[in-house]
Amino acid sequence: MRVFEKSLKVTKALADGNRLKIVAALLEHDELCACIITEFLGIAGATASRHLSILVNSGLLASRKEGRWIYYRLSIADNLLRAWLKASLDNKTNLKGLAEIVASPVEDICRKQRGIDCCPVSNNKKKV
Amino acid sequence: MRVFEKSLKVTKALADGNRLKIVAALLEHDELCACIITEFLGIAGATASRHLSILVNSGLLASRKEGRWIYYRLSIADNLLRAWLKASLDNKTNLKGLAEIVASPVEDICRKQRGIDCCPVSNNKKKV
DNA sequence: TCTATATTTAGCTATATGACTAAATATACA
DNA sequence: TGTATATTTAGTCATATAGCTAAATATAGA
Repeated sequence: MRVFEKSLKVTKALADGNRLKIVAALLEHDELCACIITEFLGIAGATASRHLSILVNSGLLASRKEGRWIYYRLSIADNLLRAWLKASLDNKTNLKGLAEIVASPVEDICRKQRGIDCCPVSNNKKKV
Repeated sequence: MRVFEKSLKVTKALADGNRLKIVAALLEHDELCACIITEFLGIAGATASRHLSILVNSGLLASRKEGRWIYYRLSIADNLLRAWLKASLDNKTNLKGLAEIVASPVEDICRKQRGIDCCPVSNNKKKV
């Protein structure tokens, strides 16, 4: 794909508040599983999943499967883009509530409607 | 406005092929008037005007009025963003046809349907 | 002042996109 | 193998957006 189309794909991927919040969260936390991100955004899991696939498809995110869980992390190759995002999004205000979600007992995190945990504790380690 | 919302406004402004082409054109040419940009994009003047207003509103472009003409130029304060855009868009392929439009006799440039010029020759100087 | 014209605004239509729910898929574990 | 569950896909709906034409606005020049 030409550079122009690739850049357009990136700007389109970044042109949504929820997707920008996902990037902001992953600038702070090395890896986050889909359910944590869903909880953080406060939207339906299916919607979060689509946002994540758009980000992966644009090359901004990569995913890793571990059992039932899928972990997402940044995979921004372009240093200038990464630097701009870091400068633009690296603000605690954008992550309101995330620390609590990551730190709270896993039983409370995901699938609140069922009250059952979804993510292993290993995911709770913060970058800081 | 918070940094996050400002960044979102920027990514939304950049999330369109025609607007990205406008930015690419202005990375190469210091100033371009609305009619040149309209001709370059090959779309209706009203549509180009709306794209330009979105870019101005996001802070990426600034405009200058001179008689009947309005000149647009980049006004990207953020050096990281400017650097990324320059690296991503500064490619001759993105500007196919622009050089001809800028260089061609002004009578042929704008308002092709009327065959009358619109932009002063002073605008034809390239940055290079 | 009157006409010409570069640009913007208004109003419309078609498509794109983000949200949801429900169904499908894939994996863990009894 | 059978059940539970994390995630994705499919399908639907409402809103956002990009395109157009036509009308409005503002300026240049006769």
